[in-house]
Amino acid sequence: MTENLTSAESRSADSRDEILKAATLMFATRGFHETSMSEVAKAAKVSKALIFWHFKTKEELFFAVLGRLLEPYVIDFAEESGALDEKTQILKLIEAYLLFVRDNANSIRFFVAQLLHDEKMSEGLTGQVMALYEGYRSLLTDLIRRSQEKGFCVQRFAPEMAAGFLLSTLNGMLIGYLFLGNRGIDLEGVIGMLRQWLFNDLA
Amino acid sequence: MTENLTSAESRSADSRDEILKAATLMFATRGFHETSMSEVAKAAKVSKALIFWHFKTKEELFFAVLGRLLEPYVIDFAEESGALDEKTQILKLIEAYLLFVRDNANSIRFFVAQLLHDEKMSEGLTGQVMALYEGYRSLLTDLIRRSQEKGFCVQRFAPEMAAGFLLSTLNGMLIGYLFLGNRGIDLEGVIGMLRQWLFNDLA
DNA sequence: AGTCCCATTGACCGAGTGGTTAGGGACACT
DNA sequence: AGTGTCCCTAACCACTCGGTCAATGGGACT
Repeated sequence: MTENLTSAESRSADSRDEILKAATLMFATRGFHETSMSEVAKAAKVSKALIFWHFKTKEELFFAVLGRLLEPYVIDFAEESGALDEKTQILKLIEAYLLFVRDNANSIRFFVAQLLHDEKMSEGLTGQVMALYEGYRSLLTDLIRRSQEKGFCVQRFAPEMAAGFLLSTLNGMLIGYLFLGNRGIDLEGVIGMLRQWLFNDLA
Repeated sequence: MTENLTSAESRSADSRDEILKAATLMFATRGFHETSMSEVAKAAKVSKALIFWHFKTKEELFFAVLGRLLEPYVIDFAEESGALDEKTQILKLIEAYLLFVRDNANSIRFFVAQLLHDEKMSEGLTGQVMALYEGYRSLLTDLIRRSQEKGFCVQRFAPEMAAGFLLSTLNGMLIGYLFLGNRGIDLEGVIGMLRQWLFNDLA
């Protein structure tokens, strides 16, 4: 048992990876129920039985795909605050959200679709997404509150409500990307409006 | 041929109706691909063959359901303007949108799900929804422009962009209803904020 | 009464589904 | 050489799917 896994392990891992890649693409473009294991097998240039050797059931494959897609989400914006002032942080947060949505429109579309009509399947997923969302929300609320205290920010409204409003607008942009290919909605324009709304700022 | 259709026609229409009702419910809760004709038949207490007598294919049934769901959408806000001033009209429009979303969350969820991952099937649908959406959008743009000219409305931004921004926020609320059951987002609060944003108005 | 047509059915079909199984190569260790 | 374990496949299974069809009940008209 000299742990010479290089060839053995890589062979297995390679095929597993190929399957995941193919499955991810197909699940994303056609959805869970409309994607058959045979199709995935063909796309991955692998026998159907091999898929069932790697993953016990279709659902297990699906969750593996899900986990993989979810990975890059979690790492993101939590730590990068540094020594910036609150106003800059808020704007960075907004920008990060919008850029993220723009660059990940496809996998977001995938999540939303699953979220929408596969309740049992999405319970675990919902939890993760919600945690992420609530993290973002509370971070935003906090920044707005501190920003108000320091006088950067127009004082008018409760931070929670402002954060909710802001998130609503951002989510609206998300819809724009998902459905309209962002026809008629101009990213920089919206950022500008939010900026003005929050800070009475016209840059 | 004295046109005594009452019994004949009603018998057919009744079963057709029953089928549509059952299909609507099932399509809405489980989606197109996850709903089988046998299940619809059972739910409608009718033989599967009868469904295929009324509707040539599963897709035809689906579109019939779709058309039915879409009916109430179109009638709505087009004509009710009357002699109200622009500001009131805008607020009414916003309210109508939000109330509509709140009351029709289920069928909207249904549309969105179909829209998301059934491209070929949703082309006709997309057209209808888009037309509706664009109608709303242009109505809003127009009202904002007139409102700005009359001085009701803060003058700062182009009406098209303001309408886009407003619609984004409203769509964000829609997401809130669809996914979060509107947790943490407070309808009246958002209306208040939009009101203030548009009219510098604190009622 | 017979005739006609609409509404309705159960039984059936081929295709495709998720999943299983028996077995075969390829490499490692003895 | 034999033995075992990992990777992989073709063929198969039971079952469900959308869709068809021949047959029938029953009200309306002659």
